[in-house]
Amino acid sequence: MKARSHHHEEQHLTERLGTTGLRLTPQRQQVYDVLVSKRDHPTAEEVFIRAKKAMPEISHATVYNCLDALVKSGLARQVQLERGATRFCPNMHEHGHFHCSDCGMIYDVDLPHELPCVAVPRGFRADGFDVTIHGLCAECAKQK
Amino acid sequence: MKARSHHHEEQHLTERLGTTGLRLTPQRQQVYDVLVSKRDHPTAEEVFIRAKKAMPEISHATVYNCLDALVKSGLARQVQLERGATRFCPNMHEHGHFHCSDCGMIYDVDLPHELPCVAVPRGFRADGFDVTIHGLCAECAKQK
DNA sequence: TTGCACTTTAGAATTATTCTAAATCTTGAC
DNA sequence: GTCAAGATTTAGAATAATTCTAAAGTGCAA
Repeated sequence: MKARSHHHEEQHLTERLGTTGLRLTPQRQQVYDVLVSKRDHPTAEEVFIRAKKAMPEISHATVYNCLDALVKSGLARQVQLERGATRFCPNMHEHGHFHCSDCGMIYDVDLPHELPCVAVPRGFRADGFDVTIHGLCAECAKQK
Repeated sequence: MKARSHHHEEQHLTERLGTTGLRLTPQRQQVYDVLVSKRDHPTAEEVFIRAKKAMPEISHATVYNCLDALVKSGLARQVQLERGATRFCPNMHEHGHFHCSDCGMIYDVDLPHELPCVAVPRGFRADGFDVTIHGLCAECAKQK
């Protein structure tokens, strides 16, 4: 069962990376595994630290390369929330992010199924969007 | 007329800054003027360069301080779009940002008046949101 | 008019990201 | 199979973005 789902994942990665002319490498697999196994929107640096545990020779630049590869082929999203490091998210379903301005934690939130159409200027071509909500998470809201 | 609106602006800045216990200083005024006079969502570095023209002794750290002060008191918004420098926007009306993934230009876009309610987890307190649309601007779309 | 809190300044320090050049791996043509 | 071409990884240097620090300046209130 485990092996089977693992095989499926591998196939999925190979397929998606293929659409951008990229290969599935052990490093890309590893970086993807890091993202999937703890969905706390880690920074590249955090991904590096976690990936290093399983693959001690992996380098900094490779982690950035891998993250870029995953983003380019639609396997992960970059999440830009505040000044400082960019974060990454392997959840490719349509969703928004809630950012607690106190503790900094990030939560995925569902977006309404029917989203209103945003009018973009004539000639512009939109192909995606990000929604971020700012506020306090339950923990931090309680403490105020 | 010019003087009058200038006076109004000053009053407005003093007032808004006051709500956060901050003062209106020549530097903060200058940084705000930079944001307002060319609404191209400049980075802190760009603000620094522009502010320096009118106020050659202004320092890097001060620009960051001033931008933070403006953001804290609701006179400007930080816009986080991609890896790299944070950008700033003095348009405090409800709006979204269109980011051209080709030329990198950023445009303000109107959001529909009636926005759907996003369900946040129990106990969470939301107090703002950002919407960013990715795609190609008219110029770049034409070239493809 | 003195003191205190707030600000600014220059420059150092830190953090985040990208670049570089050499080594390694993969793949397809032969 | 073997080799060249291209893709990928690596360590570490370089660059970019941001924050910190300590000293000096400013202005208001007692």
